[in-house]
Amino acid sequence: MYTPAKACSHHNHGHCISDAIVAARQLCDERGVRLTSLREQVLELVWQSHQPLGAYTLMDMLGKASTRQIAPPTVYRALDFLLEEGLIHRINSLNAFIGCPSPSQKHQSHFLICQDCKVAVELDNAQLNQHLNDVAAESGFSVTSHSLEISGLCPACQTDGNKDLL
Amino acid sequence: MYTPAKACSHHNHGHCISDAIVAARQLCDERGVRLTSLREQVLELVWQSHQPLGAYTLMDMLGKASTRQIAPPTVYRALDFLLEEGLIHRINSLNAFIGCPSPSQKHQSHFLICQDCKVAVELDNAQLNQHLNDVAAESGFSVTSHSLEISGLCPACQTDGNKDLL
DNA sequence: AGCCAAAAGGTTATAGTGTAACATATTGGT
DNA sequence: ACCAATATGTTACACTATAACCTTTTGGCT
Ligand SMILES: [Zn+2]
Ligand SMILES: [Zn+2]
Ligand SMILES: [Zn+2]
Ligand SMILES: [Zn+2]
Repeated sequence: MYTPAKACSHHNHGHCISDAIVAARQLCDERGVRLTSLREQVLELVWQSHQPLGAYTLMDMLGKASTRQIAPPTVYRALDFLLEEGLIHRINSLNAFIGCPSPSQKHQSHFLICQDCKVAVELDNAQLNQHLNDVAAESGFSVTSHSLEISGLCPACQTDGNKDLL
Repeated sequence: MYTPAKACSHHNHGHCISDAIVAARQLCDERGVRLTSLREQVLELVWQSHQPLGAYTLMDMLGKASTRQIAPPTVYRALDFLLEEGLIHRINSLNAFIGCPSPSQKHQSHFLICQDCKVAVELDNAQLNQHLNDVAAESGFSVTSHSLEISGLCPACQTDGNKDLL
């Protein structure tokens, strides 16, 4: 269903996963909300790669991991919780979900999405956020949230002659 | 299915519609592509308001206008054409479509979407576009397109005490 | 421990969005 | 008139998400 991305081969991704889980446990503890085993399992599956994954892909992964079949509401409820706590983000242009690398404070983030390797990188550029707010303010618009998703090619895939060999 | 937005009551919206149709005819003529009656009808329906409309809403509107029932591929193909020619845009966060007020050149645009009256206003701020490209370039990312959708309250709805009277 | 209310998860069915595949009709050039 | 290309009609289906209702688990209370 998904293939490990090139960008993931250049770092120890196990650290990404374990860091995310540790941070999530601490955050939920601090907030007095419950990171149940199902929710943690979904979070870990989301973090299996840096590629956004669809809810049904996650459902299949859950099913394979659990012998018993899982129905859509189960995974969507877990995703809703993780979204609510800022542990994951939703990529609107892909109908997919990705782990947040810095969930400790809720933030407005931006994504660079590679069309080749499918990896999505989260940015949180304060200057850019300010610029967005300024532009909205010029129109007298009060901002509650925004979604910025930039599609293109990551550095690795730009200079990659192997595209057609996959 | 949709209700006329407050923001639309302050201008002669007939001009918006006719301008869009005239511009579309001219553009398609120049480009040698065919603005068929179906495509023009869908464009006109999209322009019935400044609120983004879903494909199935448009399908129902087409059905009511045409006595005969319309199937999804019919409206999706028309929408695909209009998107391809830059005559409409898709709002990812709403799964909806809206007419482009300046289709003569293909552009990257931004949307201010009011959560109250549902009106979406298109901005095309060159400075902001530049800023986005710069931020991406800092990460060595080459941009092919982007989607920026800002949600909040438009000026009219911020100061509007009538919200609960609707 | 036993009880209870609240929260979480299971189950079934269905709503909403979008496309594949193939048949028919229309267009525009020869 | 003929033909190839484009556009539209039609059926069926895939993918994404939620409603409604029931059962289980959790954690505070007596
Ligand atoms: Zn990693
Ligand atoms: Zn984040
Ligand atoms: Zn108007
Ligand atoms: Zn536009």
